[in-house]
Amino acid sequence: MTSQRLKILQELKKRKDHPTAEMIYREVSKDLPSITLATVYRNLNLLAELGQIQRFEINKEYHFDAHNENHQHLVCECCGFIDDIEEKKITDYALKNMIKKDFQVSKVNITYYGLCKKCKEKGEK
Amino acid sequence: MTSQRLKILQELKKRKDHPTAEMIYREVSKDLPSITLATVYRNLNLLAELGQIQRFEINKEYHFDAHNENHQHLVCECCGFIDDIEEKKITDYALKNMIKKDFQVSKVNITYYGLCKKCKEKGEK
DNA sequence: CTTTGTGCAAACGGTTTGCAACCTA
DNA sequence: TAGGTTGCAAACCGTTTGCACAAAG
Repeated sequence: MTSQRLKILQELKKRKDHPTAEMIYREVSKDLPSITLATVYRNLNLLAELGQIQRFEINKEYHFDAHNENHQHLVCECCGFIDDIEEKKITDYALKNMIKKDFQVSKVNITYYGLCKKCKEKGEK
Repeated sequence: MTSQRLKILQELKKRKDHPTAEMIYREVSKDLPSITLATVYRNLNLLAELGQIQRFEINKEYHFDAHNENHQHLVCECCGFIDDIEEKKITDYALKNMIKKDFQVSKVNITYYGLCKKCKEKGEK
């Protein structure tokens, strides 16, 4: 566990948005000026493989999330904001429905695309 | 409607896998040798915007699907095979649970990652 | 004729990789 | 000191774009 890896993990844990590697990099650089984007990627990918964080892709970019509970995402197609929703029931329901299929599920990804409250109000004016 | 666009759409409709632009390009090239990957992308993206086909991303690649019914995907993490599942109930359930939220849903993406039958059997031997 | 689409080639952008130097256990 | 990790720069690869020409309506 190097200082870089620790810092990256701490940074991710303290955020509730769903940063990309680039976003993490910008923040971490403030404390570790010599760190590289490549290092950030390597560590985030490693942590994701170890199951310590989540990685998911939206619009051809990887986003990361230290929040490991079973949850889903709302993605605003207007402003790009990504929100969490804690509807365990949805995932449970989805998983339950898979039991009969001949497919061994290891992960379910549920993403809702649409308009967040702000953008909806803005658009309706 | 050019011959290129028509051919691309026909090719996509006749397949039940979930090809990438590259895969479509390889097939369509056989009939239209001078067609370009760029043209394939432009048309697939256009058709997706018009809602005539679906576009979704898996492992940093866009996949396309002429199958427009409400359905979900199974992605085998071992061989990459993508299968359809027709569990409308899952999407309906997921959507119903969003009504109370302050988010206007336009699209739900549900993807299951795991092991397909073949890979599961192979791995168990 | 005007608009829209095409082929070509080059650019783009996020991500990964090879390598030598550097930590760190 | 041995093995994993870093910084750097270059490569990668799927996708997009600018442009001049061609086709469509």
